[in-house]
Amino acid sequence: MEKDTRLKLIEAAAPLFAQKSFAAVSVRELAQAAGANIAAVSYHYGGKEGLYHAMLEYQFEPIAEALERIQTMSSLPPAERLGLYASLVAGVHHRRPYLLRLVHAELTSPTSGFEAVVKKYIPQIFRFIHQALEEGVAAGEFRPDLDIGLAVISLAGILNFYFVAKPMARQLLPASGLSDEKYVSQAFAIYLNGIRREKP
Amino acid sequence: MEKDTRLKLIEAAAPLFAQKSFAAVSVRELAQAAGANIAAVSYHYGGKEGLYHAMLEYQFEPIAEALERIQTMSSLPPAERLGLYASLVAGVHHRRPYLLRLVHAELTSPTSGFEAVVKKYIPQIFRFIHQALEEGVAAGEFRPDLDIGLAVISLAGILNFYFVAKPMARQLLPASGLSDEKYVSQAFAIYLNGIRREKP
DNA sequence: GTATTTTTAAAACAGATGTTTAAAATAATC
DNA sequence: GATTATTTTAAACATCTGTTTTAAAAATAC
Repeated sequence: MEKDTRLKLIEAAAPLFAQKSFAAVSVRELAQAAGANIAAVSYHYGGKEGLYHAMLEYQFEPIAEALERIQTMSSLPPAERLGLYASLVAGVHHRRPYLLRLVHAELTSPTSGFEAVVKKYIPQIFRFIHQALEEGVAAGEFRPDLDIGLAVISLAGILNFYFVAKPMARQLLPASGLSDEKYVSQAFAIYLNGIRREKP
Repeated sequence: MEKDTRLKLIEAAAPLFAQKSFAAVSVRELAQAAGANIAAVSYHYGGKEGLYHAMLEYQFEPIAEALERIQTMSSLPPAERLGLYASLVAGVHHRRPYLLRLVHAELTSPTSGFEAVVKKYIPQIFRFIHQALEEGVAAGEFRPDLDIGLAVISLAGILNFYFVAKPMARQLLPASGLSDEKYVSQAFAIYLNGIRREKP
């Protein structure tokens, strides 16, 4: 067997579901992109929805791994833990170029995949950032008036939005000015500088 | 006439298209939500796509207005002009609760509505922020090493992502901690603080 | 009051949808 | 090598899609 049909289906499904939407992709389209038969979707995954869920789980794989690795580093200073998250965002987007678009689609237009898959992983990330911010404030390193819950969203927003807006950004910026690493590092610097306690 | 069918269709279409997606909403569904006949969609807008475009234009109306008003204030100091954008984001989301979701959907999964409608407005907003940042750097108010193009995306991201992530945020934060104004003001403060030139 | 436009209703249209079926082909096991 | 078990295939399934057509009804304009 060259590469089993199950995997071929999952890998072909990711870009299709990410670039269109769950409803806009047809089973025939999926099968053709995977070089498989139409019936293979139902046979292996019980249907279009089952394939979609399996594909989502596959996309979250590197996140799950990274989170486990990261949890063990809870002894690092808060700012460095936030930096870990920043490089995780950049790194994951490199390994799974469609994940962020898929998650954004689930946030704006939740399907069954939101409850089934997305909801499992997002809170873990949230708690990781929340804890780092909490300790940073307690240690007097970050502004004491910070609303931590909202600040978590701000970090996720300033880092992730770029990857969603990239197609539009490519039309607005000179092509040379678009580097993922450059973006993440400047955005994180702005954020960190923004929450730091001002020197008296 | 109680409220002509054209408007009823547009207003009913916004939440449906925003919460699902263009492909996932059926014409029968649209007509029923508007209390109109199925044929009314084709009669007034030439079809589902025509209704979608008209609804998008309607959603951008307050943005177009605000941008005209704002352009006349180009004499304000850069930081205040950025603040204008921040309050525009909050205000527009209040008047058009579905706009940001619709735009995000068009960014992640562009339909014909992207070229036809969204592409007209986004660059205007981009240029407005870009210009303010440029002047701020030139005036020595913002960090001189700032990549301005990327910094525009950061501002849009830190302000807008919240409104996209709100459904998820509601499950992660104590209900009391979610105020649009509070979020926008803190997020903007973090950003502005983050790009400010450090005192020597 | 007549003429024009808008709205409604029900039906029909061709095409696409996700899923199932039963036979054929391949792989695994003994 | 024969016999299972698994996978693939093409065809058929009922259902839903957006749109159009017919017609009558209602509302508005002149």
